[in-house]
Amino acid sequence: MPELPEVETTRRHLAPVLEGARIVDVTLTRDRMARRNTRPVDVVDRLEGRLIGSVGRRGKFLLIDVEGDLTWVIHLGMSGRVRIAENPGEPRETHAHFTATTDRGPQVRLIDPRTFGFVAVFTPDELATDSLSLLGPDAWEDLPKAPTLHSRLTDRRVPLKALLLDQRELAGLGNIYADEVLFRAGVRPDRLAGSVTSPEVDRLLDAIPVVLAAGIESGGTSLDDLAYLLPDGRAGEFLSQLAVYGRAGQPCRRCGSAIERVIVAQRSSHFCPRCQT
DNA sequence: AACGATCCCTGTTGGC
DNA sequence: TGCCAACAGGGATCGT
Repeated sequence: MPELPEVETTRRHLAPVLEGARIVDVTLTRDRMARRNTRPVDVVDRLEGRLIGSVGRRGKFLLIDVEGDLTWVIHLGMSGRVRIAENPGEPRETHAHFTATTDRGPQVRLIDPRTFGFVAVFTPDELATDSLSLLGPDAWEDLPKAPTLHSRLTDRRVPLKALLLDQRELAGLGNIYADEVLFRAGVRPDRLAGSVTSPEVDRLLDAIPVVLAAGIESGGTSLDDLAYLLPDGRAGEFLSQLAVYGRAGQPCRRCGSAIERVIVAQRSSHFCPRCQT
C-alpha cells in the first residue's frame, strides 16, 4: 500500500527524469484513472507539449508543477505504482493505464490493477476546490509540535489510529506505517484519541520521523508481487523491518508476546499487547 | 459536528 | 482440481 515512504521514494526517482523535461506524448487508456478531472481528456490535453517543473509531494499525493500554472497530481491509491520505462518501446505492463513520454526518451507509466489511484491535471481554481486542499500537514516535512497535536486529540472519541489515518489531520500515514508508529510509541491503536497523555504525544511525535525515515531509507514496503515496486522495478525492502504489521501471532521482536490483530477504524490493525498500552 | 459504515475495484487466498 | 466467497485498503460519501 503506497504510503508516504513509498510516494517519497517514487518522487525521488521521478524528479531527475521529469524536472526540466517536456512531455511529448500522453496516453490514457482507462478513463476512470482521470476521474478527478472534469473531463478525462483534460489530463492528456493539458500535459502534451508542456514543460515540467519541480516534482513535489504532500502526504501520499505527488504534485508536479506544469508549465501554464498547472499541477499534475498523481495518487497511487492502494495498488498503484509508477514505472519509469527507459525506452518507450518496452512492452506495456498489464494495468498500465496512463503513460507520459518525455522529450528525453524515458516514459512514465502509472500501473494500477485496482484503480483506486488517479491522475489529474488541475488549474489553480480546480486545485483549490479539490479535496486535496483539505490535506493536513505533511508527516515528514511539516510534522506538528506536541501542543498542536495534543490539542487535536483532546475531546476526540475516535480511536487514535483512526485519527492518524485521517489525512486532514496529518498527511502521509496509512495502515502499515500507522501500526508501526503506534508500536514504536507504545500506544494501542484502539486507544481513544482523547485519552492520549502528554508523554504519549511526545512518543508519537518521536516515532513518526524515525519510522518514516527507515521506510524511505529502505525504499518502502513491497508486500507481495502485486504490490508496490520502485519505479525501476525493484522491490522496497522495509517488509523485513516491520515490527507489527502483518505479524499477527508471531512473537514481538521486543518482548516475545504474540502480536495481535484487531479491526480498528474498519482496518486491520496489529499491535503488541504487552508493549502497547 | 462528529463518527461509523459502505462503496469503489480486482488479484489473491482459503474453504469446501 | 475447481469454484466462489472473503479479503485487502485510500478516500469519497452517506447515514445516524
